[in-house]
Amino acid sequence: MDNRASVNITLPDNSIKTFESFPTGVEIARSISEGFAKNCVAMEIGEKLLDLTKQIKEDSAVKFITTKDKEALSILRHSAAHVMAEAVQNLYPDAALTIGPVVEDGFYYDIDMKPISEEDFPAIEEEINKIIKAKQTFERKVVTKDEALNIFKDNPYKKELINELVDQEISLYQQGGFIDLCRGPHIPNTGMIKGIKLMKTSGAYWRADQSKAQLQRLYGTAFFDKKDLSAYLYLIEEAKKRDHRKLGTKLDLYSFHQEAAGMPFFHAKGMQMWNVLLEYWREEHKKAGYVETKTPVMLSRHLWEQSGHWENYRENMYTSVVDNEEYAIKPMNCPGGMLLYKTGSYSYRDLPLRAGEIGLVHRHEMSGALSGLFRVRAFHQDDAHIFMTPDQIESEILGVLQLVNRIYSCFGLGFHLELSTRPKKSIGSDAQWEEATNGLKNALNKYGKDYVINEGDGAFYGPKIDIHIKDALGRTWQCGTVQLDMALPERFDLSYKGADNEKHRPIMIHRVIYGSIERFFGILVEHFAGRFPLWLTPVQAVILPINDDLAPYAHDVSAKLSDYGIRCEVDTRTESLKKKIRDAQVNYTPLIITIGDKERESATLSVRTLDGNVKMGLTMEQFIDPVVKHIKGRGLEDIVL
RNA sequence: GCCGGCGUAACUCAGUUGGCAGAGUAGCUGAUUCGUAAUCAGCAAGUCAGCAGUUCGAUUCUGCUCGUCGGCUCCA
Repeated sequence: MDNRASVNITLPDNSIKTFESFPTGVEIARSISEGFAKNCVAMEIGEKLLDLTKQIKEDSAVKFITTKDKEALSILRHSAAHVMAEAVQNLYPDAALTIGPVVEDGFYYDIDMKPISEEDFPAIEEEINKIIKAKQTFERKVVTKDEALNIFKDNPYKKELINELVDQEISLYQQGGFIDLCRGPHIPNTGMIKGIKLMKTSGAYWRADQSKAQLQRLYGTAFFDKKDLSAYLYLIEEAKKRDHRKLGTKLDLYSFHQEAAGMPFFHAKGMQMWNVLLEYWREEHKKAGYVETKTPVMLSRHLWEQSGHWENYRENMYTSVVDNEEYAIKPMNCPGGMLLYKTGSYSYRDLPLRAGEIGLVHRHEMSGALSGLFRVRAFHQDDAHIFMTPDQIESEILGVLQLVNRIYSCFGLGFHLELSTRPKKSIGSDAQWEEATNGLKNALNKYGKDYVINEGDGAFYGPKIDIHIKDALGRTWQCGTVQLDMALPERFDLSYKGADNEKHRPIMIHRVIYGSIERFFGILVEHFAGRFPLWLTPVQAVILPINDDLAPYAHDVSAKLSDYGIRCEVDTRTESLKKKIRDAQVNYTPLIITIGDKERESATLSVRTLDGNVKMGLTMEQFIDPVVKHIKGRGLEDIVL
């Protein structure tokens, strides 16, 4: 091969560099500057990510991926997974590697080896650091299938993977004495990994199949900068402090008991917040033209057979026998909603019909899946079923999206939208799917917010829009969902009379906004870290008489404030004022009112807010007016008096 | 359900290499009646998750069960 042929490299700024021999990515980067080259991780040529060590043999447009680019972190972490695998292999020579992908917050590697625990981490991390210090280079090698199979002859998992590769190059990466099957690309050398940490272990099955071998999954994360790792660990610490399971106990909101695993108990204060959440929900839904309905918790097996749940959702359903008839406790509200619809007869003029239901559902989740309020076996959905004509799809979906926006904004939660389209296994005709999916798309476009498309991720009965909220720590949670259902109206033979005096099949939407109220509650606890906005917090004001003689007057004040809808408590414990203030403060009571003789004589209040500021001599009006206004406006900011 | 960790007072946690179980907070009693982030003293509180086994003796070791945590998995 002629090695002296010149190559023209076009850079993103359209400048062209000519090389007299085939340059590697590193060489091109160095020709720009040494400093730049140091920050380069990989390069992109025609949408393909390549190693910097790759030699370029024809004229190309090259874009360098530097440590600042989004893709860079994935490449680094993928390389970090190899380093971790090398370390494990060094310490446990019998370990058989399987796969090691990058995930959202880091990477993992599934390894067939003896169970290990976090106690083994320090040794592995030490080994990892040795490898990083050695600045081992990643070398790519292309091999034939036979060569690959021979290299991994002792590893059945890798052999399985290799045998699945058809019509594609089989590449291996070697760093130090360690070789792994890998598509690449990788960072130039292990020294680029500046912050790496093993996070946790767990069991995982080969190919996520319970009947296959149980592997050890080792999770880790890695960054280009030690500071980024510290920031990440700090975030995890913050999240731990906000853990709604701990805060729920501390703030006396809810608890969990062995006697009903996965079914939360709400305390008086938790229930107070719950009611405020629903009050707000009802207000918004009434404005949006919804009616509220309620269906039973337990319904006959026949209904579930008709709806298809008996066939498809049976293992998650609680059942019971009553008078020799089998019943199921509802895991979803829709079949009951179907019966409600069928009690009436509808004309096209009655549609859309928007029927909300705060429905208590039970689902038998696997014991290992339970987690605080986030994953429970009994929960309430803020469900609604909208029945409509096909040409109302767009406007109804748009209406739901606008409602979603209003409600989430009220909590200061951002969100993004994802559209899921027809899956392989589905019911309904092509025309129906097209009409439904276009309806969702048009509504999304009208709504005007960017959205992600998940091809083939829809339910088998219709396309859907999932709404993912983003909390104060930047974590995302799927809460709301809007699903079109083309199956249930069919199964229940729903109809309405059209303008043509013919029977037509209505289209149906299932939608939730809070999703699971329990889960949303937990998310709010973590989002606000227990320090709720005034309108939401269970106890808005605590009144502290400075001595026992003032207790009756404190109760008078409390009664007066309660008349204005301000939720108060009087703290008459025989504790020092300082102590009472401290307790109110650590429980994030937004308004701390002290009552002394001065206040009684002048009929004023002195109010301490959570920022530690104290406003003295406020008349009742000067206090009540802004507080009531703040509550009514559902303000998110701390109140300033 | 599976893999691994954990389960000690209402809460947060210490402890026992197998020999009568410990602290702080909360609670109760008494004193203190206090002006903006913890007044003092005393008391009470636990079959050490449950059941079985090993042992002279088990909260400690073993097995099973339940709960819980991190994952896996599932999410019509």
